[in-house]
Amino acid sequence: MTVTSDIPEHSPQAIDSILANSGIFVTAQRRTIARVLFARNQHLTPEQLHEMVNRGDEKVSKATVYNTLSLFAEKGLVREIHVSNSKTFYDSNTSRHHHFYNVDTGDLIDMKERLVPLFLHSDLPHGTVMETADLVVRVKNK
Amino acid sequence: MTVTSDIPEHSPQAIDSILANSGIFVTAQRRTIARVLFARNQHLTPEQLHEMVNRGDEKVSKATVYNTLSLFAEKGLVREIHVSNSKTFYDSNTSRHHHFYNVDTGDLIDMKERLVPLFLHSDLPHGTVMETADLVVRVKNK
DNA sequence: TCGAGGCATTAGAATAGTTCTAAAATTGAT
DNA sequence: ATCAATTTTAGAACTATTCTAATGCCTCGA
Repeated sequence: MTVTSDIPEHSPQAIDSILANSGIFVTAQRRTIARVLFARNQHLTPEQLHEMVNRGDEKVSKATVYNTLSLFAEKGLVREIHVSNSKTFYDSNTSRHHHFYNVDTGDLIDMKERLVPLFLHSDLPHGTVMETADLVVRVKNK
Repeated sequence: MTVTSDIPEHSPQAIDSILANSGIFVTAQRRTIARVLFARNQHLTPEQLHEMVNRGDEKVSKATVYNTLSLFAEKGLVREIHVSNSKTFYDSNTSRHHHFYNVDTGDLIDMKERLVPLFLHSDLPHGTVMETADLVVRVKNK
């Protein structure tokens, strides 16, 4: 049994490598955001991340949090998940997996790999390539 | 081969039955909205539907379009689809199917039934029941 | 036919998440 | 140090959606 929610924090050097390896220019704010974001596998809204980042000494503006999340998503470091029209989540775990979204609690829960559909690339609309495939199963309390 | 995108318009009586059968109180505005919405299988934003509805003689306010779409969704007559944080689509086809979303064009395209995953209900998070399962595959032009 | 009660509808205000703007700060290269 | 380019920032702007509270419209019973 693997405990994926308790990964040790990355060293400052490791964080810089993660960014540099994705072709991202390292800045103080991006490092701070990455440190919080990649500390564990988690689903965060920009709002939540902004709050977490600014708990410490380094302060980062909301605009930078949005800019940085977009940049990270574009570079494949995080995954954007749209569960409702009023919330965007960013998932620090980019491995192939999907989610349960509890409409009662607002929780986003990882779905076990084996439930993920085998997806047939050959059936994509003509002239297109796949960008992302997201299965969101909305659940409610019994 | 079934041409699902060219279903004949429903008669006024048929529209009323659809609403009544779902326990929806029939009003002039709801009838107008339903007539446009159920004329064919389509994916519409509230904005688009509002525009289409008000092309004719009967005028319906934007608030009523939103209220009515929520009501229809709650009663299972349409399906809400969230592809991005800035667009909610309503799908007049509630049969089991999923979608391709083209991020370049903004188009939402039906996915063939056989690509839909077999979903295991027994693996839902403890204490929850499934509400909806939506697979959205985002594609972009080659 | 009248009036009362209960929804439905409406225009416009309010809200909330996100993006934009333009100025200041920071960066690496010279 | 200076420069040009990029990043960061606070706050304004934007946009889809929801809320508000006033008005309208049914239905039912008298």
